[in-house]
Amino acid sequence: MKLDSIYYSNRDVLFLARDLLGKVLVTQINGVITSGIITETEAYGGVGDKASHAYGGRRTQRTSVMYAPGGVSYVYLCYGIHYLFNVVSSVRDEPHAVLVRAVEPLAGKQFIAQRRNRGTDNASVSTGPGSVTKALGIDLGFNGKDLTGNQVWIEDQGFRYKDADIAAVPRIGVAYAAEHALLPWRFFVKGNKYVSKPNKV
DNA sequence: AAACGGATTGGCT
DNA sequence: GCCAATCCGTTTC
Repeated sequence: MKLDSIYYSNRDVLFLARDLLGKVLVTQINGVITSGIITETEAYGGVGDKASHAYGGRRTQRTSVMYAPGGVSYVYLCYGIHYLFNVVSSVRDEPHAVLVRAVEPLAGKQFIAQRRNRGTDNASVSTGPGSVTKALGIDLGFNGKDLTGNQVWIEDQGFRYKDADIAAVPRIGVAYAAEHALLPWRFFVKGNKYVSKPNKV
């Protein structure tokens, strides 16, 4: 079933980043539905997190959607090349976000393979935040979308992982965040091949 | 007004 | 393993 706005209003972004593992991210584009099981996430903790775009309360046109009540998407262009997809959570003016870094292809595999020009059994098809968006057809047009709508949403289909099967390690590519770069706010499913490197504990 | 650098990826060495 | 690709928010002149 589709997750509702109550789920996204949770103010504990670390809980959500971890809980989203095993949930299913779905897009619908021109009637084509593709989805993937979330296998890797990172939590971005708002104004107090040096790695967050909203650090110190920064609010620009790009980041404004992060300040909305939880349950919308935050998509932005990274390195001028890749779109990265985030789930905005918590309450209005508390800009928490969870970056989806990897998924395991589930529905519409032939479309995912087509978009990525490789088979869905090749882990690189949807591993890494830029690959996730390409695989699911997410671009800037998906920024600020209501996650309870019919373009992009997240479902609970009953996939569950034990605590022992989930790793919590430092985030990727945030060395500039100084002491916050070491926080173990990256979560992934141990042993799942659809996890970006480094994928060992 | 101009320069700098990033929540990355893929191709070449 | 190294490096180019390529756009825009932020910093600095």
